[in-house]
Amino acid sequence: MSGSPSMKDVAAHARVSLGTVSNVLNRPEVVAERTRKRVLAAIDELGFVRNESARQLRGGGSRTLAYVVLDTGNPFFTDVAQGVQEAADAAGLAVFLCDSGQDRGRQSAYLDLLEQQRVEGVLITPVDRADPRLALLPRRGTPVVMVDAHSPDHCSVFVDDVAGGDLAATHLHDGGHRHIAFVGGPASLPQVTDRLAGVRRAYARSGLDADDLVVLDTAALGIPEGRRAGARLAGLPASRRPTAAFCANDLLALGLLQEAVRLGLRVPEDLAIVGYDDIVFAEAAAVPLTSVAQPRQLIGRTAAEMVIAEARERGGAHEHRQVVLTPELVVRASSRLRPLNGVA
Amino acid sequence: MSGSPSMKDVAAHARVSLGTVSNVLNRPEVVAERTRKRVLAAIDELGFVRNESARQLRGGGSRTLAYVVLDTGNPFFTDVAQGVQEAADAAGLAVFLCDSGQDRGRQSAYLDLLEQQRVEGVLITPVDRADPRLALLPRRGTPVVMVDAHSPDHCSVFVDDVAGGDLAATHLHDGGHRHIAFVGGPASLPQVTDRLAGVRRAYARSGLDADDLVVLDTAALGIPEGRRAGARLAGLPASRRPTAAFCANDLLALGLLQEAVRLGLRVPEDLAIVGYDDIVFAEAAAVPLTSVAQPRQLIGRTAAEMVIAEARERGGAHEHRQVVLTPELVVRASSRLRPLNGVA
DNA sequence: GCAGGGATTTATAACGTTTCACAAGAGCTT
DNA sequence: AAGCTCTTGTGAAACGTTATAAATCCCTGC
Repeated sequence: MSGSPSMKDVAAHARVSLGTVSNVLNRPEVVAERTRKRVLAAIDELGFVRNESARQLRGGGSRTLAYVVLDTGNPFFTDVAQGVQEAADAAGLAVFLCDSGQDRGRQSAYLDLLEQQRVEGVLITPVDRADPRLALLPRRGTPVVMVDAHSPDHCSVFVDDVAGGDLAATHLHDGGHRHIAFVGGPASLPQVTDRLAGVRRAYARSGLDADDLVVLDTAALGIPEGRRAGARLAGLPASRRPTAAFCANDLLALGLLQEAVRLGLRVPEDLAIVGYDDIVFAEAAAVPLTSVAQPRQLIGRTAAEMVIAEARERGGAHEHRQVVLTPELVVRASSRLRPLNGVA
Repeated sequence: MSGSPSMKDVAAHARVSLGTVSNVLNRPEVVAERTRKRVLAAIDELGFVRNESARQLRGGGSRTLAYVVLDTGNPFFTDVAQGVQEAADAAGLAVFLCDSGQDRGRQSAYLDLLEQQRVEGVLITPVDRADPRLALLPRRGTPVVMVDAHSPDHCSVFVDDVAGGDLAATHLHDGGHRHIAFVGGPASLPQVTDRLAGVRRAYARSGLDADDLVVLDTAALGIPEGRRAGARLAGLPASRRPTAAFCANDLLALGLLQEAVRLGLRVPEDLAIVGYDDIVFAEAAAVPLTSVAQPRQLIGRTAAEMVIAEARERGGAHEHRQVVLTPELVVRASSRLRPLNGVA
């Protein structure tokens, strides 16, 4: 009586055996109408709620997926998460959204917790790809799929970031820009280094001098870091200032844009800006932001479908799949060439 | 051998009894150094991972909180969620973030699921305050705290939305605006109706004619709905068009701003705009957005502390507390009076 | 009236922990 | 050498489900 009522209490109250209550819950068709009603009434009356732990202990899976995300403050990830939800919903699974907040310790803690909870599968955009847990979990039976990251030892869904970086740089080159700043960091994130690699590739292909590329390392990928980078750029004398900045994500770009404008630079005339991710807010920015778009929901949906498949496949040897999606450039005012006109 | 190894396997492997393994895990000080090492080695060797379901079944709580949020796509909520995380972390609890996506069905489904999981407490910004589960859960032992919403039957943390609406309207009145549009919906959300009530209160207090208030109902609180509202306003002849729009949140305001500008209105000259929440992106908007700020992280932290307290208090009769926080107006360009100058 | 047989219901054994009362030894004190 | 206390380790009983095999009931047909 102290805790919540159990099936045993329900059984007693309905003057039925425990097994019958279980049957009412799990295979109602097998129990007679009369008794079923009686049991349901008892359940209602006592306010019985199934204990998921016991159910799971007995054998059912957890019917739960988890998505460990780099930063819930970045709308990019919440959009991906929505795709995950969608696919999980369709499979009758719930999603545990975990925010590592770009903190390695939190990532480890969550992975431990999730393994203990015996979630059916883990989706993760890792802060720390070297965490041994990432290799351990699948070996012990919890499938792990990399989202927006790749690894030879896991299934993964990601967008070709090198191509994305190339796209952005090529666009800027086409607009006549040679002296470009790449803004992003930390370098431990492959998203950052790949996008930068794409820029380098574009320089190489066009036979341009890579010395014209300035790399501004940032401590994280948020708006504040973008502002700081903007201040640095605005502080340079015009002659030595890059004419364009390509940011590793839109948050950086928005911060940079904001600070650059505040400090008197005209965008795109004095400084063209290109972001990455094409979050909803890119379009609503002070100067609508050119950005490299990724199929966010698709990433999430695909990844979720992949863990689910891997979880079901359990037993048969699993072959890891890498799904590479293609980024797309969305050109807006922040990098658009304008016909000359007098109005500032 | 088929599933993951259990404590029994560890015990056998270390030639120790089951109880000893448990002791190593839960009260290491009580077992001799030698044996402890042997057991730890066995754990390592077998790759043993505690089964949280069993642990929980036996008696430990779930050490888990859940926050059911209205819309993860709205940065306001992810900021609140960060406050929740912070407080939960401090108490050694993990947070399950659930997105109802403004869908009543999803809200119910999550509440059921969470109760079955026996989470220690639920924080919720409800879509549907009438859902019977909201009353049922606490009665059955799962504390529920309302976040950014109030209810006499629960603890709650919210910001005085009437005051916020008043603040916004008063600011616009001070700027000379009489003909104002309130943009928001659905009316089932108290956030929306309270903010509108605040506007009405300001009209009444100033002795202004409330007929000058136009209410534009929206189906939801997102950017697309804001765009639609913007198009409607822009479509009106200047003579009948409100000179200012107060939006129930920043997403609406951003959408409205974007569309209004696109259709040729000047902000704030032709249309002043005030938003609500002061999300990070408000400041980075095309025209930096005036907004009513709420102490987001504080809301989350306070709410989490309250559920945790209520969960611990279990047994002693609980007295519900309502924590009301105060909103603050942040004035930016979108509603600022400008000295006349010729440049558009 | 009774064997055969479907339809219902029941009893019981897991699942993997934690806890708690107790047993086994070791080292003291008298 | 008997009696103590400590320190370690053990065994068994829960916790609330689900699955399975066995039991019971009520018919039907002969």
